[in-house]
Amino acid sequence: APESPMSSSESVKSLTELVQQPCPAIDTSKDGKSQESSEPPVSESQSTTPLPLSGHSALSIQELVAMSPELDTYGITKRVKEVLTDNNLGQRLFGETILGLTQGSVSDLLARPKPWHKLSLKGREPFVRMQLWLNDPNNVEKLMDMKRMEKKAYMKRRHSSVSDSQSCESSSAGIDYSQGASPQPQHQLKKPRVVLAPEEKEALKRAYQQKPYPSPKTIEELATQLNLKTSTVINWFHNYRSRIRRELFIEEIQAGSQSQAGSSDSPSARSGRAAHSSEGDSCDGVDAEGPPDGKPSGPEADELGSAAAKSQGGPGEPALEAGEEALRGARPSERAEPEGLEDTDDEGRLRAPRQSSPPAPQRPGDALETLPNSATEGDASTSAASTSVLTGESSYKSKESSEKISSVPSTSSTPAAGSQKANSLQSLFGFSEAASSRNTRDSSLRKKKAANLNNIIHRLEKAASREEAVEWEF
DNA sequence: TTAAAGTCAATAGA
DNA sequence: TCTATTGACTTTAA
Repeated sequence: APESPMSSSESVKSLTELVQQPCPAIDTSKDGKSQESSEPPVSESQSTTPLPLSGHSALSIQELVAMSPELDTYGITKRVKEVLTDNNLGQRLFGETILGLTQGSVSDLLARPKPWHKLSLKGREPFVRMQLWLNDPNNVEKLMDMKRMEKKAYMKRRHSSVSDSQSCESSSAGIDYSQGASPQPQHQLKKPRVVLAPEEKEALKRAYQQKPYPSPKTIEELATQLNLKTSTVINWFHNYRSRIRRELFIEEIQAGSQSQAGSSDSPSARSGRAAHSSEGDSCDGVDAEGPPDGKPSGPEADELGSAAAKSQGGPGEPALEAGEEALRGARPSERAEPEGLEDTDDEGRLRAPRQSSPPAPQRPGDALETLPNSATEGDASTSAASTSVLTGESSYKSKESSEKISSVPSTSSTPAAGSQKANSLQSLFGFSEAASSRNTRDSSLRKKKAANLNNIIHRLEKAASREEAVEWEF
């Protein structure tokens, strides 16, 4: 019940001011918006602007995005979250009405915003929309109206269709399609969602730690051994990589904020961190376990260790191939073989590792793989990694941490550029915020760094194998 | 073709 | 009911 003093009202106020000045676009948006929004979600294909913003005839959202100065994505999401929660507005409503995105996407975006400089034009769009929305003094009211309207519509529908639905149920499922009627064509084709078991995830994570970019062969092996479709494994790696990367962004942001903590207060803060190398650096690589383990002790240490090992060639342990190692422990259903994974097991499946990968490493990712067994060891890294993997483990988590984060702007910043145009626009979109909470997660940062190091090493190795020049950003 | 980025949408939890 | 998570899909680059 108490409205937080600061959040909504304040932000609105400040935003308002911002708005007034510069840009025309914004004003427009408000007016047009309410009306338009009435027509809901809109499929919004892509090109133009579906939502609210469309109001301004003058500039399309894309244009705004293109002209937009660097925005503090972290600060924006933070404010949006505040406004939404303070006013009891849901992500779904906000997403569909303002951003043209689904609830899940909004949740993700708000929880893990990527830094501005890492976003593509498309990716920046939601942030620009959010900023414009924040700048709109009537933003909350409009959304509230929408909410009311939806409710009304819902009730209406409900009443009218109650009877129908019942009948449908009775008629029951399944039948529909066979007939070919096309009532709801889509249902039929749906395939059930794959849900990976915890053990499977663990195995994949371990494999990932050893090789963030597994070769097709390794993927095959993993798929076979885990009894998953190859595409599932591929998708998992893609998703995991990008998600890990985002986790890192956040970590960095938080870290950065902490460091600069002291000065809070400035309204228009710009975040500092981005500026430095971070940009590319950090993130990329990342493999690490970042998110993954939650376990207090074990994992972390391991990871660091492994990283270190790699670099030094440390003693590692056994070093199995990624696939193998990863599987250990995993594969719940099946046996957990103690150690022998190496060779086949049941159906011979397992032998993964051994893949003596004979042929030359074709693609980048492969380089490492080929090496494994063979003594090449260049791969010390590999081996080392594997070790850690085994132990390690588990849980994913860092989330909480992220959640807590509360403050600080971060993401963007880099003022440098400073073109005038940019500046003016900036005022348009002005941002502010400050505040911070700090959680020290040094250790976690350290882990990430170690992971990043791993990744760098990995890439270097790949590059070496290809002998191609590469520019590294560290 | 592969990887990354961006999303969707099912679903798990609170 | 709302939010968070996550496998899969689509688009875009290289």
